[in-house]
Amino acid sequence: MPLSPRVPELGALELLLAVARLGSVGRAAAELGVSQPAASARIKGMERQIGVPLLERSPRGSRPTETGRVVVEWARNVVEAAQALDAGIDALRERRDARLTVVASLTVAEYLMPGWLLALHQVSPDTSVILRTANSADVASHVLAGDADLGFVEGPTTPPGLAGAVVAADRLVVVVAPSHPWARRRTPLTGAELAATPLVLREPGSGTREVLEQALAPYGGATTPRLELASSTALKAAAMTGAGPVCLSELAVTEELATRRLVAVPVDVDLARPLRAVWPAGHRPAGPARVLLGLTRKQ
Amino acid sequence: MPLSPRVPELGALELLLAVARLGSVGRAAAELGVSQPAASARIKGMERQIGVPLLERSPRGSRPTETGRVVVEWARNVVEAAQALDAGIDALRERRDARLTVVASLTVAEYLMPGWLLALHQVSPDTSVILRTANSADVASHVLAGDADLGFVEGPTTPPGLAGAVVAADRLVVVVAPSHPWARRRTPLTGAELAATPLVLREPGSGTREVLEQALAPYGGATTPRLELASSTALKAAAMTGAGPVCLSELAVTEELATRRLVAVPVDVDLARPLRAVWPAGHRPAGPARVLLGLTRKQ
DNA sequence: AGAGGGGCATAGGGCCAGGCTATGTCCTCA
DNA sequence: TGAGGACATAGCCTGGCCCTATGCCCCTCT
Repeated sequence: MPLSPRVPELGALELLLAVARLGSVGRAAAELGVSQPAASARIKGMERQIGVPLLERSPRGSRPTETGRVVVEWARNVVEAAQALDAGIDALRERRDARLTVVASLTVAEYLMPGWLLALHQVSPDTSVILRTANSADVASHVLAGDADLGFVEGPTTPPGLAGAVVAADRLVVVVAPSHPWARRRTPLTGAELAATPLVLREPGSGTREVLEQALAPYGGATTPRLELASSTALKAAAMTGAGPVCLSELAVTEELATRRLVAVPVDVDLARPLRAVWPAGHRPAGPARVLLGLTRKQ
Repeated sequence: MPLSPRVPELGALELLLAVARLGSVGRAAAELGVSQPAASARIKGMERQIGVPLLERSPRGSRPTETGRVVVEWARNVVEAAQALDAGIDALRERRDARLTVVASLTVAEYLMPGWLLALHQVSPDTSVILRTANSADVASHVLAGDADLGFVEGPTTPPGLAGAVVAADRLVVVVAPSHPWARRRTPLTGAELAATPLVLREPGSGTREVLEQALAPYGGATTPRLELASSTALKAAAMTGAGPVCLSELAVTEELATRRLVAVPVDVDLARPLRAVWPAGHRPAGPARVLLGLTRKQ
């Protein structure tokens, strides 16, 4: 589903937010470091693109119109996601002046790090972070070797030689399209039912696959999957097009569940997978690592 | 906090997602309707901007590198928010061939409509929607007059002459910065405590203000606010900079709560505010209105 | 009443990002 | 060894965006 050409660019959205916040095109222009005419033209271009006036101009400043306010809120979501991306990108760049090095498993890096990085930046703006990704075993060895100040791993145990704390819990969920009969199901699926159902899954060897096999072992293990796909995205797409029940990480589908593009089926089996922060045993995190750790702690 | 110039544009992010999905720069270029060299150059530019290789090129196609996969997930959030904006913009444009007209209160339009519109588009791509915003009273009159097929209002009752169903529940929350003492509070605030605390609030006359007054009436009503601000954004900013406890709509702060840039304080008072879909009594929604209604129903 | 200032719009000119076509290089497979 | 798929390079062009300068409007202060 390609984005229509009617969507303003990030710069324009950011400008719109600044105008809404500051109450004046000129001030917004100054804050973003462009000239007032440039900002004015850009807003006007955006209004032409959308086909709806967004600002009420007056000699005393500019305020969003009613529809403008709505667009501003929508734009805010885009810009906030872009800020998360920005924070992430910044952490991926290797920089000599960097102070805090973190190595995280893919799930943590993909779904949780951006928010944490943003929060950290707000608390201590001068801390720069280097983010590396690795599988759980490599995370452990990086932290042990002192390559990283803090690690994040998935799995039930803390690797030997490390101390750690659970910071969040991922959980596998079974999701279906809203049109699927299970979408209206109230009574939880039993382990036996789940084990007997051909599911759409990640390929063997993936972390999610392991958790599922372990959870269903008491019921004779899962039956042959209906389909095996290589990425969470492919799984989501399969679920939405009605390919049948899909089992994947909850973190990958929060958005789809919130908007009900996908529906979670209640399940009677524990599919939780704790996410841990780890550090060398005996070396309690200090400084920026400690701050970050505090931000990630489960509420 | 201006976005750094290192953030790729929406078009580039979309291209990256397409490459990751299709496994080839050329195919992604074709899907987005640009030439292969253009796509290639754009990806390369993005890698230069970020400072990290994103794709593993091979003579048989391109796959994201490890860090590429992480960036892809981050980019997906941005593009999905942009798609929600796109769907919203599309619904704001008046179009002659439009089939379904919806009028919603500001809260619903801002925070819930985009997801619903996306979901509707996926279920029935040919339905085009016109979205108008109004306060709850005007929503009722528009729906009664037949100007709109479906309305969404906030408030405890269904307006006279209309039938309706609760589709979601907004709720006021008290939020503080993570550094605030209340952030670690476990025992819920009592109504009396809340009534005695000077809060940061929206201006008088706002919907949230009404709900709060009503909920705190048994405790003698809320004390004089510490600060009155004109927008949810201003409230959030105030909360983050530690201006004290802020009371606002839960829907406005889901993101901040999830990433712990803000923390919700448990409260012992019911601050719920139901959101209803409404239609003319006796005229059960049919066609696209019925589909949309089904998508919005609370899980 | 007039001057000044804040705020937005218009005009004219310049720059560069990104697009296109054509072509090159590399690998794989028949 | 030749064909085909996939990405990179070269050269050129267009248009979007930005800047400075200026105009118009309204409010406020003197």
